Amino acid sequence: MKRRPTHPGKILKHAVLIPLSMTITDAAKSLGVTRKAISELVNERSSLSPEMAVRIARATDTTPESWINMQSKLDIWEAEQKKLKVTPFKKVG
Amino acid sequence: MKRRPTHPGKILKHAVLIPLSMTITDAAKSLGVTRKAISELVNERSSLSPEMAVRIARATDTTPESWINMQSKLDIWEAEQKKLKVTPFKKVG
DNA sequence: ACACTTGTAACCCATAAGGTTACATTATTT
DNA sequence: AAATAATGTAACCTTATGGGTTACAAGTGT
Repeated sequence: MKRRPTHPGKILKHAVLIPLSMTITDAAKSLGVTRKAISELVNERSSLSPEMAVRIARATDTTPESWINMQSKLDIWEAEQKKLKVTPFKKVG
Repeated sequence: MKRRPTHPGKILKHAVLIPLSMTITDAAKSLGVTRKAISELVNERSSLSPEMAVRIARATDTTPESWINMQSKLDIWEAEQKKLKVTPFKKVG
């Protein structure tokens, strides 16, 4: 992975909310969470949790997997930026 | 999803550590984390974090995605067990 | 007997999601 | 212009969770 994967909140905004002409407030009510939770998600200030993925999937015609995968790519990308000291596993015995 | 997905720690144990005859202690050293972290992971008492996925991938011939996906399936399964009040998104306007 | 391995408890720290309340700002609508 | 709606965000709280350190009891093998 070269460049930072797109944040799922950005997709939620551009591929779902805007096409449906839904406001952050509308979405929050539909999803059963606070406006703050959706505002932060859409503005990429929080990660997309597994529970939120299930909520969005149930409110739309999508799967929780598709949403979580976007977040996972981001999480992995972030983890790969760190310099971790790891040595390969070797058969012992 | 019907039954609980397998925990990634179980896979790590049976598909990696045991075949390589590696102890929890060995693995911890290789991965650059504490024995506690690997013990809890292998005994399914903690989730597999994105950072741990990268460590394991680097120590083995696998990808971080394959590890994270196992955890994601579990996370989603857990979230789906909760009863969340969600109403479908509707086009407004 | 001795050394290694393991699980886990008790504790600490840092991060993170989500909630409540409140305020200032920016649309949007009447 | 005035009123209403939507938004971002700060402050603050609670609950989880990963990972670290230290230490101890129990099991296994030399």
